[in-house]
Amino acid sequence: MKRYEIKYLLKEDVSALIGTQICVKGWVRTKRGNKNVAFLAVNDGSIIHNIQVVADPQKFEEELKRITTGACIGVEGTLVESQGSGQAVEVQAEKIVVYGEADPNTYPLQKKGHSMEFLREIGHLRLRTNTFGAVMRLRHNMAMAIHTFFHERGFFYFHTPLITASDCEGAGEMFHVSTLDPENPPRKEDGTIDWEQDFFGKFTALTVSGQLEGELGATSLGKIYTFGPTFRAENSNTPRHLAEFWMIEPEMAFYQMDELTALEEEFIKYCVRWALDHCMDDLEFLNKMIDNGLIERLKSVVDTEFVRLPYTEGIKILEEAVAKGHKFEFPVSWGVDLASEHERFLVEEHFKKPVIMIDYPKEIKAFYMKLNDHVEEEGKRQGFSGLTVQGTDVLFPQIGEIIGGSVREENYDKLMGRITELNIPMKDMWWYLDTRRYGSCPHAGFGLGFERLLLFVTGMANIRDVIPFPRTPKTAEF
RNA sequence: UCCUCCUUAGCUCAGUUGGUUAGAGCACCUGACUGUUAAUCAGGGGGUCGAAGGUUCAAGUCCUUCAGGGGGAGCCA
Repeated sequence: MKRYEIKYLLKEDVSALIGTQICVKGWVRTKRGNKNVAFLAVNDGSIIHNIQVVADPQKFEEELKRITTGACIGVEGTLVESQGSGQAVEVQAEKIVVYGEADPNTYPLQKKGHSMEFLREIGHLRLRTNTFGAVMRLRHNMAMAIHTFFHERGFFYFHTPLITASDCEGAGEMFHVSTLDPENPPRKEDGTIDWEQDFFGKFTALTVSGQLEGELGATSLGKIYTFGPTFRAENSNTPRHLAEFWMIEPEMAFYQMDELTALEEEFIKYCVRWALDHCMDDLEFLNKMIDNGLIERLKSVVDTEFVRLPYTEGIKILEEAVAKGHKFEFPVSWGVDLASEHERFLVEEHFKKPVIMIDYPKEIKAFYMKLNDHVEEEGKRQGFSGLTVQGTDVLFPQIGEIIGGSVREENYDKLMGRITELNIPMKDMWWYLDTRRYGSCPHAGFGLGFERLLLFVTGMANIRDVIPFPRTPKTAEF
């Protein structure tokens, strides 16, 4: 007998199936009823909604005894129009197979709500909840949106390595990759570990960013994007950081600043619109159970033009706010790296919409960002060079920085100047510098934390709840 | 890593200035109910109060240390 997915039965026109024999399989969310009739809410993961199975308690006495919340069952029966008001169709059971019981005395999930903290302790089972089902379906959809967005625009999906030998990516502490005996590694005469005897013949680590290799792709294929896992061994304990997370890093030859920020804005709007177009059932659930402002916020982002805000102007706005009596924990002046409270003020209180901040002081940004020619007088007054770089941060309400990007410095001498100035270890980076030595071209790119995007799109409060198996300091259970 | 809060039944939480036998809802078991919608109603079982010390006639409650977790901050995506 043909098995139908619940999504099909609830979303497609099944009028032709009414009165026919069908099969559904899935996990029982709740069982209720009386001695005359029993109702089973069955979910198979294809959609957030359950299908209602109606069973005669006399006929299925043995089966119903074994069926509790969490049990996995298969049902054959007649698809009928529901007599109840909560659903259009239901299955009148004629045969029930219990594939797997879920002992209610030990099965941790119940039909009532659980705290996110408790669910994190049962990461292997939390995926069976409505909330995590919704989040994971959205996660899949955002991945599809991202690939579709770039593919439609002629970008190539470019695979950068997860194991890297460069230690200058500059984005944080790295996880070492080694096959040496950690108890007794080979040592050189001076006592240091002899990495030449390691698997790759040199010191290697998990990547913190695919950008540098991505630039190699862009300077040959034109437009590429990466989409893969990234690893940071930072001891960050916040609702916005993971030790293992997924990042999207497009890199485009010949793109200038205005094209870069336009792509950033178009990209985010495309993803959010995709969620609204394809995932409304899940969004409605999350809007009801997790975050009452979710759908409204998503719609407003799609309809709003993001603000372009030069750093120097942003500082002026913040200084004016201080002058008017607004209290910040950290001081504001030209040259400081903005703290979360400053970014939140600009996004949530001043502009009340997403902000793309541009033209940062070179002193607070990475070595590869392109220098602007003009000098900010205010910067010189504060004792800085006054030089800015073509970096961008996209700042979002509630979650802060969602994208960091820049136009890259394509001039070999200027780039080397910055590398020397910042004392960056480039001994293994000759291949990166060759992009500027041979056929160097203007190019730009950005990086987006996939889970940060998901925080925004799902309304979830903690990044550990938008990835199936979060990796954070002291946590790698599942 | 820093600041701060929390840890009581399987889950979510009450528990007063330290004072009899630590409570409720859900879940579970038994029963009732002719179609339920996180069903409802009645009854029942279920606790080393995170761990280890300490103060006190007396500690879930006060103190110290440790562990786990949340929120904020830093680093960033």
